[in-house]
Amino acid sequence: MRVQANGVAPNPCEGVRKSINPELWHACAGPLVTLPPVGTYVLYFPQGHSEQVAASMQKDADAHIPNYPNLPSKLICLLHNVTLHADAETDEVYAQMTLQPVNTYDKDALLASDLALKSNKPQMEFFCKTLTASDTSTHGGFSVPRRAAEKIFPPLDFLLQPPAQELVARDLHDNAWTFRHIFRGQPKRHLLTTGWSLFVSGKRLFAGDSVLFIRDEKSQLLLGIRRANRQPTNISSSVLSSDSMHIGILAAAAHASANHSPFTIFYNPRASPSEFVIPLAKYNKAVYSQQITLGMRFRMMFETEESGTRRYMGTITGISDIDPVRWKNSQWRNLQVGWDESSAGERRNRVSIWEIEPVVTPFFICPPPFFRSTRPRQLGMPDEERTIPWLGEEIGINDPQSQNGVIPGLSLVQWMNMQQNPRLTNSTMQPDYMRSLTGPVLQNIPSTDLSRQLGLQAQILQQNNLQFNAPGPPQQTQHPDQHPKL
Amino acid sequence: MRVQANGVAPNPCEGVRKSINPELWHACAGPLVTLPPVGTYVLYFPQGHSEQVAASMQKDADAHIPNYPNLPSKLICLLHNVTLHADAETDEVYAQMTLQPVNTYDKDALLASDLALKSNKPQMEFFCKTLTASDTSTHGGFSVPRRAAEKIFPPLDFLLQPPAQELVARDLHDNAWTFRHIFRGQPKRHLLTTGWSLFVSGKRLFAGDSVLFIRDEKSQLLLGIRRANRQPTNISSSVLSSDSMHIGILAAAAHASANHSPFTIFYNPRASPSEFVIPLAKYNKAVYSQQITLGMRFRMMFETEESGTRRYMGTITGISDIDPVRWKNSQWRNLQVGWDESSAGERRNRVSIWEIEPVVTPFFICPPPFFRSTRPRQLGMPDEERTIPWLGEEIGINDPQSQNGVIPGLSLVQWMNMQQNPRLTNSTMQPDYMRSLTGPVLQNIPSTDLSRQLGLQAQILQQNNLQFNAPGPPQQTQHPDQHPKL
DNA sequence: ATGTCGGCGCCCCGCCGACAA
DNA sequence: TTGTCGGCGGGGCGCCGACAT
Repeated sequence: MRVQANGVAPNPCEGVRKSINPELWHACAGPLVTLPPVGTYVLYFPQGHSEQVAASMQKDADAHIPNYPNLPSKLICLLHNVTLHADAETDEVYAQMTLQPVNTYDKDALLASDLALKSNKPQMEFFCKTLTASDTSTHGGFSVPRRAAEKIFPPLDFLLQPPAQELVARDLHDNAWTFRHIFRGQPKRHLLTTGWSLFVSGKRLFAGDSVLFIRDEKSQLLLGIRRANRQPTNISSSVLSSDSMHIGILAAAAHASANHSPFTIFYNPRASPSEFVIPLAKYNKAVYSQQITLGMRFRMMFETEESGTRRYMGTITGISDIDPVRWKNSQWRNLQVGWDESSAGERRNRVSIWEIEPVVTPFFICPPPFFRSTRPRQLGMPDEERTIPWLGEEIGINDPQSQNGVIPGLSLVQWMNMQQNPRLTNSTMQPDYMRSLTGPVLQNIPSTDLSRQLGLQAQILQQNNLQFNAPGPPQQTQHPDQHPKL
Repeated sequence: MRVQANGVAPNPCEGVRKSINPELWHACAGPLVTLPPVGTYVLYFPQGHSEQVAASMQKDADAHIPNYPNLPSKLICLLHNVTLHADAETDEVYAQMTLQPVNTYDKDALLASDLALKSNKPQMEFFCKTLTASDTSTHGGFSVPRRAAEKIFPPLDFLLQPPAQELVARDLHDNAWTFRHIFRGQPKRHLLTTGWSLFVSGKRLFAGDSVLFIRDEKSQLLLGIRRANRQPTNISSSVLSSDSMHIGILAAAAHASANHSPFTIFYNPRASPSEFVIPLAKYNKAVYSQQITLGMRFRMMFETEESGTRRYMGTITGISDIDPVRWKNSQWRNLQVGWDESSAGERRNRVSIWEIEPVVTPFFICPPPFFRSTRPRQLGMPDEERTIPWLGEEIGINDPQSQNGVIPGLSLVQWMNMQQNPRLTNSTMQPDYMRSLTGPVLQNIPSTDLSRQLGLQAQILQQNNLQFNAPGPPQQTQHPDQHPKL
């Protein structure tokens, strides 16, 4: 009988998938990874998806790949299904999502999409340690950081000499690993001894990889791993060529977009920083609460070595398409940025608008005056289809009757209500500066410019759920360049 | 520093691909695997390609996949490039091929395609052994079959007591493995001792897997492995959904077909019995030297346990499309077959015509009389495009002027000549029975029917390079049903 | 001819505190 | 507080022929 090296026979029934513990999955995925809830609206960026595959294949999409002119750079989708997975060999976490491009909107789903933005997952008790050479050598066991042991492990009976106990922790595949936890040495320290080397060899861990322990609500120990950034496993290259993979992504999305049929993608949060499925509400909030200008200052979250988070400050240095040929006017990483700290060599020099947070200066906290757009919205073309304007024109949902503009901070449900009650949409304003967001170049404005005030205003408007809309006859509106200083 | 379990540091330079030894690759691929030569014409079957991926993913293509109505079930391609590969982790062999769909033909390439059919790769000296429990346990070494050791290994110095030597063998990645080869025990036998367990654990071999040794022309030892049929590694599922993979295959092929642009595929000979790139000459010979009928007897090659070949006899029990919706009138495994031996449970019940050999009864070896079709060829439809008739109508190369039929045994170069010199094509006959090959149902003929004679005739005609062609006025031809018995 | 096992030597895995960073 | 190392004891890796098939 075939037995694995660790003595555990392989699962005889491949079809049965045990459900993965969501807390453990998220702990392994890292603090920055959030998955949109099922039943909400999301934006799918095929460009980002392609990027993830390129990272996995260590090969970019090249010129052989056909263009899909009818495939927009982003698709509004209803998220039908999310299942969590972990690679059977590497324990690499990934999620499978079923998306369906939509052109009509369900009110409950819109509401759910709004509410999901506010939900915060509770912090759980866990610790994460990067393995040292001693931890992974065959010479000894695992040195447990003291705070971690005291926070996560069951308390030791210190009447014993030495204090010791047996720990059982389950991994993502629900395999149990047992360790001897002992408190000894001079000075005293927590160690995992017996059982540890089996774990290291079974998971094929090396110095630099990380291990994390979680105590779940039932005080059960869970155990996950995070591998150091190693070469992308281009193992899948033996199945499908890189070109075919990229084509598959684009063709599948194009087919689903044309037919409004569901399609399935895999999101691998640690393979590459390509979060290509974005909650619609998050996108909307980001796009319409921030005025993006060259030179603008922002903050952005990054993951620390020990699975914490910290913010880095940066400046927007340019706004341009990554791929002007294939993905023109895409918002996928169209912001070129520089970072304040010189040690920022590893941080990306391109980000998307929903990844960054505006820098709010306390000086500007007082509410700004209500403002109106000075420029009338251009009257719609004939034969336009129903649109959600703040998603750009390529989404393909246009409404010839109601030339709605949507304003910063307008919630999805409010927007939906307006769609159903067109009379409410009259005599409201069009925040014209928003149009500049989709433009390829924004005017350069001094760092003390007014755009940040506008961003602040938009946030405040959102808090108050103010509604205003376009179009109608030319109205008195406030162009950002003309906004009065406070 | 990260070091693999076997103490060998991973290759620091992933970009440098050492060329794989072709002999070793073919030995690992098995005796039935032949790759078409570069520069020849091949047929590419997207359906078979999709099948291979489905086998790798353990999931068939399902209904979500769009139809590509403009993608024929087979594409004539020029084979631009073939590179041999082996998976870095599993040593699984696969080949990368660059194909370009064509509609014009280069004479040299046609000639090469013809000649390639006749070339036989020389047999090399190698042995293959399926590992036993003792071979893979940590308790001992590897028991070398006596004949294998005497044929492959350098001769031992039997003056030593015991006779022993150090062997060095290189694997597909050009890694060297050293073994102590000793002749000892009672009774005496050849054993590999020191070094063997490192190899077993390094390659993660288990009982049931096979190992093979080759001695190349420079008397260097080469070492390969073949894993037992284990669960398909659906590891790639963490990158791309099964649907997207299938779509990628079809869309890539459709794009290449429409633009006559090159595309790249991976052929994994041991993942599944899906040989979906077929030399054009092999296809042509198979299709036009055999009359396929229900009840027809045939032989087919299979690989034996020890990497030999043997033929099994079978009977054609049906002719039908595997997938009448997606791939109508495809020749991909359109023959349903039964096998003579009851132990045939593992053999496929569907094969393609180029996989089988006709059963030639010695009684019929004497040359049959020349025959002519009694039925006139149906005059061509208007607006037909230029075609290669023996490829069916969906290939899309039609010639309204010359309603050429092509006859059994007509070489590609000869056919090409006819295309360039239409006058040569006059006053020749159309073997009308060939048309039945593309029909979904063939008439059932008693097992002593005449079709086998016709198949034989076709072979002989091919050997003599006889030419005859259609159309012209109805001619005196011999229909197979009316062929006189010998 | 070759698969499996008992015997057993020795290597190295793995537990210990020392010591230093 | 915790990473690394020398010390060292014992489990199991791995080499041997016996024996069976």
